[in-house]
Amino acid sequence: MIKIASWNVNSVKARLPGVLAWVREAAPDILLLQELKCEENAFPALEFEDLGYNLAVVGQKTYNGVAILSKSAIEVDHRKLPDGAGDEQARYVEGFTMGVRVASIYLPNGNPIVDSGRRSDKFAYKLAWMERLYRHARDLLAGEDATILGGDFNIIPEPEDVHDPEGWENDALYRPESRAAFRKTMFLGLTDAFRARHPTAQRYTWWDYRSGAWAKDQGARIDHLLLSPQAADLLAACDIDRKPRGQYKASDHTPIWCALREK
DNA sequence: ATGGTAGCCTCGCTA
Repeated sequence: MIKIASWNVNSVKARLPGVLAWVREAAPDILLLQELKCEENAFPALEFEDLGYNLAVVGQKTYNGVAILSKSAIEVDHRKLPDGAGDEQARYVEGFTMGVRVASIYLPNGNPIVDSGRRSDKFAYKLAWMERLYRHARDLLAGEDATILGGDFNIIPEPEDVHDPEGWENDALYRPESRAAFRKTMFLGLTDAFRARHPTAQRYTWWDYRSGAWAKDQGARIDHLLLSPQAADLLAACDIDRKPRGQYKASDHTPIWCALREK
């Protein structure tokens, strides 16, 4: 069995003790991290190498930043999403490890959706990024690798994936344009691992720091593990681990993981 | 229509 986890840590430096403790206990074979909020040379590499991981880090000062950690060597194929002329944001890394292809994705948030009465640059950037992801996913799925696209997609796929759908109508995470772009990529043949294993569960991966959202369980399911058909055939389990969200100095996201049978 | 909290880094931006 291969265990693959994804976690938006919202600053790897601020979160380091809690992340290391979770990694020791959960022991994923592959861990996808997002929102590192540091450059590559500031990533706490030794601490993760001591736990037996190989690293592929794409960093940036202050914002964004993604990584793949794996118990086996990683062949890195992409350090950014293709076709992004001038896009310097650290939101994508992809490689091949342990017999599977994996990408760690931090999809743009896109809020606010309106600026000066028209579609904001941020929302336009999100939708353009999603179109690039669609095209790249199409290329990946034309191959035959078991592939896992994991990360913080900043997309609430369906009404049951958020505590208050009406309140999110004008949010970039739930806008029809965003959900349509996500569906278009899913319809290439990807499987939402959590939904496949829990068809009707109302469970979240993110709770806002504001307004006591965690205490009231007012969250959204925006972190996803999307599987190619070859990976979906191997899916044995998938769950969201709520425990880290309740701990001291928590990220506003909590980890999601899945287990794939060995081929 | 706004504000609520957190991280980083400079007192604003992103989320």
